[in-house]
Amino acid sequence: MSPASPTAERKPSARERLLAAADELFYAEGVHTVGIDRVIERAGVAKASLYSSFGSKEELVRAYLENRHQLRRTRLLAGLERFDNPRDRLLGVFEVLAEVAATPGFRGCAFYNASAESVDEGGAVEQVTSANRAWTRGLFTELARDAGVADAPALAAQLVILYDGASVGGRMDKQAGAAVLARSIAERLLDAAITAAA
Amino acid sequence: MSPASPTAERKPSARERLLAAADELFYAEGVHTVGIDRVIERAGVAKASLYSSFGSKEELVRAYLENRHQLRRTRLLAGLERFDNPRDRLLGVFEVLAEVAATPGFRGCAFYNASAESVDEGGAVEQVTSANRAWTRGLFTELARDAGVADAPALAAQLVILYDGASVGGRMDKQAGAAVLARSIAERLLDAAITAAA
DNA sequence: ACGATACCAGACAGGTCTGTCTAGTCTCTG
DNA sequence: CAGAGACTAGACAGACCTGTCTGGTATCGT
Repeated sequence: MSPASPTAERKPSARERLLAAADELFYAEGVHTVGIDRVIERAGVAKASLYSSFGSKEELVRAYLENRHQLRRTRLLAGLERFDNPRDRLLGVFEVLAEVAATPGFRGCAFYNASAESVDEGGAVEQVTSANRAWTRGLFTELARDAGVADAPALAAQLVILYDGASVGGRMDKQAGAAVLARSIAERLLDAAITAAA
Repeated sequence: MSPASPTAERKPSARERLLAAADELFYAEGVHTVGIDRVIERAGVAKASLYSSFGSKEELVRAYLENRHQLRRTRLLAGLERFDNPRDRLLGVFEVLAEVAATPGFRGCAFYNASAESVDEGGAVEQVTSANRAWTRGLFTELARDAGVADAPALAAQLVILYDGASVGGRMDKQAGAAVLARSIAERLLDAAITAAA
């Protein structure tokens, strides 16, 4: 119980609490709907601390999305480690999505949602969102290549459609079945892409 | 040139102009971002007229979405008439989507976008949105049945995923290629669904 | 002990939002 | 001509928004 222990639970910094509060509120209710006051109230933080940490609301939104992007990458890659062959790893992306979509608070893709509210082109939201999409596409391409697909980018483009569709379905139809269905379609496309090259 | 001709271009009513302005602004910039003042300014209409016609902003949003729903139905059904067999009609849904997604102002699904901004469950946005989704699913089911698919609802569920994914891709990646790709996947799924039953 | 740093509480300014209300104009109908 | 209905222009209230600023507190390292 040494309080100086590096792994002891210290009180998170104002910045960390702000980011956690922003994540919950922005994702659950939308970037535009949630005001600064709501965020600082939930974080238990003074308004001045927010503006000294982030500078503006837009930068807080960017940090929120970048944090989501980071979390998504680590969660996905960690979730894929349980599969021991390239084929299952590729399809595993849809299994991880199915798990996430079954989470109670699931509200679809945070980046798409933020983008739907965003006004200006080229702003913080669009930057992080396109980076996130590029990463997903790259992941699919890489996994497809590992699975022995000849035209990996072509299959990746198909898988992105399935992934987006499953994400939308999981949000709008309030059931994670879309991701499971998307997995089965992906399996078919993968098989076709492999046998076509043989 | 008789001004009393019933088909002469009369000045549209305040309600019609409001709906047209709301459609442009809400779709292009988001329901939440666009304020009442912007709508009435573009429509060239007094604020009192808006509130006597629609009662509240939420009802204006509902009317905007219902109008979109109606337009989408007629445009889709009209677009499908050019195909003379059930199979092409089913795949034609994706061709119509590709055409719409190639339109300059395309910003994805108006219903999903509005839903991403909406706060309350069970509100006007959610009602119209779920009606719209149900209609799409029903259309796919009907077309699949006409095309001789045994388990039409199962194929429809797959096609909805493709449709949503293509819509998202058309918006986020700024290219209509996703819809074309979705069409080719749909074709494969359709063939599989027919031969499986034979 | 002391200064720096991080932080909290809240007032405040300036703007925007929805929605209401007054007052006047135009147009059609009987 | 008279009156009803649809409409316009704009002030106004009350709430909420972002962002700034003041002043006070606690906890560090030195």
